[in-house]
Amino acid sequence: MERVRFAPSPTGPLHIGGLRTALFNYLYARKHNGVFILRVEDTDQNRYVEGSERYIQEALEWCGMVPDEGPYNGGEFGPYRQSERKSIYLEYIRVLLENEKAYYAFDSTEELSNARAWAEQKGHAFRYGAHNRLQFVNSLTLSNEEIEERKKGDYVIRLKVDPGPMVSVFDEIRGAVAVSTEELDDKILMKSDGMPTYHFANVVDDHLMQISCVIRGEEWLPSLPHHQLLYDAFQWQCPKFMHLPLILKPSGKGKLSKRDGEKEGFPVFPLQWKESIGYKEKGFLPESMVNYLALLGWNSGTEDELFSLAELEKRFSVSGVQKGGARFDYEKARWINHQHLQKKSSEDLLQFGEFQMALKDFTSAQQLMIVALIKERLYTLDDVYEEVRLFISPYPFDDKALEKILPKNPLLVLEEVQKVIASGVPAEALKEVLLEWATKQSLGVGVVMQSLRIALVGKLSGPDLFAIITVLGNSVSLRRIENAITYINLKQKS
RNA sequence: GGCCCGUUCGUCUAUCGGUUAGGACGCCAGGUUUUCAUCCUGGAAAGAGGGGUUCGACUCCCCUACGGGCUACCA
Repeated sequence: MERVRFAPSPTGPLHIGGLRTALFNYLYARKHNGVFILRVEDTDQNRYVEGSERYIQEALEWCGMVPDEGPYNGGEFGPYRQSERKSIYLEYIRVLLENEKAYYAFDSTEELSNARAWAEQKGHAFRYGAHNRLQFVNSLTLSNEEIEERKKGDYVIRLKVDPGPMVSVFDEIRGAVAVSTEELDDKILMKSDGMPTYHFANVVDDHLMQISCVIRGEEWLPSLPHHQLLYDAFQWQCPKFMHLPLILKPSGKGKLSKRDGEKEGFPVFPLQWKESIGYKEKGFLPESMVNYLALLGWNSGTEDELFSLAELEKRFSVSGVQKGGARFDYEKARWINHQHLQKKSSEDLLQFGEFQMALKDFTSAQQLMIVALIKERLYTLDDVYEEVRLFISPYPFDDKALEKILPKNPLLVLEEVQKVIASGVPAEALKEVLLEWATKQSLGVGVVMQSLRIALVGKLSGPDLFAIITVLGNSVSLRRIENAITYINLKQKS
């Protein structure tokens, strides 16, 4: 049974990078009929942000990735918050201490930062490890009495990395990676506040929760050797590891950050967080979000690109995961959303809040017609407001366009349309009647249509004109034409 | 600086030693349309550089360059 986990820290809203990590975990689980677990890594009390844990759960739910086990769903391997597992870590750190795989360290923050500064001055990086650990204040250099005395104050517990051969680890995407133990420092396992660090809690929990494959961001690859050493120290079997390539900024350097969204004008969060609107509020479908994120760093092996979550579950495979980082492309995300929007029926679209809001003053017959008319123009759900505007009231007359057709006597056209509509010609037949008339008058189709469009809409763009008249109805259409005639008359006088 | 990972059109990617290097977004042109958008057709656009290995390298190896990550009592 495959068991995977998504393990975010509740330090703020989940951003799309984190969401993609969750997605790949979820897909891996579903593909293998496994279990998808949410584990909250809240071991840093300083960075804890109220509400972010709930946000993470809701973002996952919005995307359709409901955890099988987690703080909100329960499960046999809980608790699923690391802050609630302190006694477990204590129990396991004792094992390491007893086996001399870990030791107490009493160095103060100041002493360490001094040592760090000194090393930097000499041009190399500071590392607390086998080569210098005997120069520090720790349980390897102190007498038993001194240790007991010091333990009444602040202390941390460090991993004792023994000098030895290379540590070789295996990443499912990249293959074997080997690192010299000399490069590895004695990582802190337990902090002075009694909380475990990521490295320790992660390994203990993954083992206890019987995680079979660890899928996480590439930023964790450098610490994989430490994790391997921890598994070895416990004599536990390692899970598989898969490190996902990072999502990069659309332009410029570095990985995608929360600030890029504001700068480039696209959301970086799935759901709204304070003033920052999310993809949901921007009018993205969850299936689009998931579809685009899957394409960033993965491909199906076919030329298909449009997938529902269910299709992704079937198609996902580790061999399709990319090695290099992927630049985020908002335009493509929009296009994907446009495609998914087209798959929705008019009835489905009308269920969305954006449509309900934008169309609240129309009859349901009108609503249906309008949706059918504007659907193919939508890239995000909130485009509906702009597309519906012309049905509510005309745009201010486009004077530039009007001036062009003025010499061709648009009034003649408009007066004819008035007559035809008043004579009771149904909207469906209007086009035919009007064009027939235009031919007799030897008027170009362009003049007729443009005159009418300006009169009804105010500007020269929008959906089919006669469909617009059908939706508006005769009386509204006539009133708009009347207004236009008045406007043109005024304009010609001046 | 040290260590690790990576590098195919502007972007996301296919290719797993022999291809006219394929697709998608975007861009450009043409068509459909009364217009804009949609849609359809076409086009421009790529193997970072240098060495090897091989009959033959985008593909395997090495070096360089570039990009990314890590180097915290943060995850």
